[in-house]
Amino acid sequence: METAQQIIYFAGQRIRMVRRDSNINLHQLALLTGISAPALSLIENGKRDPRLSTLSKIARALSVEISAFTDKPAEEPLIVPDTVQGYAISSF
Amino acid sequence: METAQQIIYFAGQRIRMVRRDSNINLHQLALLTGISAPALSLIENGKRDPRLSTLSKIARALSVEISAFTDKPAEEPLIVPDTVQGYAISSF
DNA sequence: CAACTTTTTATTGTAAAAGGTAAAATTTGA
DNA sequence: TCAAATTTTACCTTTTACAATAAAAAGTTG
Repeated sequence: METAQQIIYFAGQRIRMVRRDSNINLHQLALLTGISAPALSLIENGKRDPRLSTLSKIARALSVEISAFTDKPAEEPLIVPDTVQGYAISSF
Repeated sequence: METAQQIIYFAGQRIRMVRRDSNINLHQLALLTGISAPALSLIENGKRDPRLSTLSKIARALSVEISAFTDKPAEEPLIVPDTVQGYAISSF
């Protein structure tokens, strides 16, 4: 099962990932969102339980949906193809 | 663009929809989530800005992902079928 | 190592979330 | 229309998010 604490921690990690992918630092994200850099740091480290409005500001600044922070990535594919680019996987 | 207030209001509507689909009332959801019925009422009416942990408790109680409350439903189908059940739409 | 940038931690003050309770308003059914 | 169930409002208390600022700690680069 999935505790609220785990959700908060996971969301923080995802926010940091997306921010780093965008190559911006906390200070810049602070300017974009109106949320202070210290507050963002706490959120990314899972030490703060952000409000929906806060998540929404961060998501908008990073051009992603809020679900990018809350949803688990897709499961492993159920069906593993046994060839890749025409080569049998067993040949690797 | 999408203000934080609109996100909050939208999420409240979606929570209410999902709850009603589950045929449970605020009192029962309160018992399931540990969040008081008055607080849930405010959230559903878009008058409160819930924390991530709060959304997470509600989502778990209703057996849905948090994104069920935050993501817009899928766009209208781009291709409108011109027949329905074998009848031309223009005949309605 | 030493300068610089980025992130984290800490403190203080304000605003708001959330609980509890109770009462009012609304909706639903008999 | 009356009664019961459901939802909303209001008030009070406690907890916590967030801002601002400053300082400390990490991490980077010359």
